[in-house]
Amino acid sequence: MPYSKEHKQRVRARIVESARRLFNRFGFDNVSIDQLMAEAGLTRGGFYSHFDSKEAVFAAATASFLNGQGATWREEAGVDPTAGQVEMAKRMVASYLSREHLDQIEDQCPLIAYATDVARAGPQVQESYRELLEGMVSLFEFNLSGDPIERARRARALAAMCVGGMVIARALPGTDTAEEIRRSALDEAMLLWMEPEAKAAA
Amino acid sequence: MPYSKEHKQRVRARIVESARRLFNRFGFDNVSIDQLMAEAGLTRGGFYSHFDSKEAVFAAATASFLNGQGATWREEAGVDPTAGQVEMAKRMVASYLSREHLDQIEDQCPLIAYATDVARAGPQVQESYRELLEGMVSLFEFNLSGDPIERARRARALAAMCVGGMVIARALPGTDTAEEIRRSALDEAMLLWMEPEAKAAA
DNA sequence: TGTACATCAGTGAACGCGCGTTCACTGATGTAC
DNA sequence: TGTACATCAGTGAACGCGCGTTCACTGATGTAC
Repeated sequence: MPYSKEHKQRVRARIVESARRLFNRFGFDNVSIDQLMAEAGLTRGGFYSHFDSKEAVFAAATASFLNGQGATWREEAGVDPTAGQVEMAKRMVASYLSREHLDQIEDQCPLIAYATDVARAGPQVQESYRELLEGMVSLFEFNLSGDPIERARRARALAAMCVGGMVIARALPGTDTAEEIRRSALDEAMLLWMEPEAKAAA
Repeated sequence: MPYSKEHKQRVRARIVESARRLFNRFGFDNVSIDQLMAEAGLTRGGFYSHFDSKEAVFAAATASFLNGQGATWREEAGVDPTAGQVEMAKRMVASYLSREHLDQIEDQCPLIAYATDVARAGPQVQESYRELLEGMVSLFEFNLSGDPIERARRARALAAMCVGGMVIARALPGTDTAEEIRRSALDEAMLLWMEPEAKAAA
């Protein structure tokens, strides 16, 4: 039994990470298997001993975010005794719509850059995307106030605003328009948490 | 002078329309010049007497929506004496986030399906996308109530929610998740028009 | 401890294919007589 | 009114290229003795 049994898993994980970053920057069609294997320090031929097809690594790349950065987000959100729940949810949205997140092209949430490619991919990829999205919505929902139906509605609408604001801002890099959209989405999202009474008073 | 002087313009417009529809459905990279010329009833060779490159027709396709369906929207929104301004803006958002708009894959607003391709395209394409987006924001802004700064903020946030809701819904065709996101974005957008006082009372 | 070996992760040349773009041509058109 | 012609919109074969995928191989590895 040459090579340790975990060796292949580690190499596979490295390929998935390369793929996740490159797909985020250039899009599924504009990344070749040559490129993503080179980024992982390998040559093209070995790819097919890890994955059945290019689409398979796309599904894996989408899912990997949920267990990587996504897990960090869940931990941060789940148990912070110093902040109230609403405060926590606000922080998450603010972080998602932040300039920092926008500028981290390769490490951005795949919901942003993968969206159109996912629409044309197979069920495996769409399921990974769906799970990531549901994870985000659950995270918001868990930290929102109000009755269950209202919480669910707000959580989903916030997800739409977060993803939409970032998708548009990414499409117009370096423009005032991009910054205006991102900032307005952020500001309006922050206002969304205020109770109607407080808003009327203000 | 063979052929009427408008003949070439009409053929060009036909190519642009084919391109707009096909890019909307399949994405920029997944449409060949063969395909879009065939859709326009022509063969590939003629393409380069109308456009310098594939990217040039992409910019033209993005811009064409602004003068086609976009113009219809502007007319409808600009002068409807029966409806108040807020009512008009609500109608526009409801129409954007409607199931009908989602199902019209080829005739959808390009802000939805072009976004990721635009991010990787040249300045000509990005400028067309920016103008289309600014047109949408202006339309919302014009029909909103409140002071100018608040109107601008709300208009941009609404644009983010509209585009985001549709981008996500398109990524997960035929799923409950897609419908939930679209409906929640729609419902929350509708609530956004209510004055804080009315919301507090409800 | 040292060596021969079986395993299989990784290599890189090769495959068929479709792409964006070019170009010599052809044939439908409006004009001049 | 009818015909010869110049124009140029549109044709389709050809180009070089990079892609996803396959496959015969090679050489680094842990194991058995």
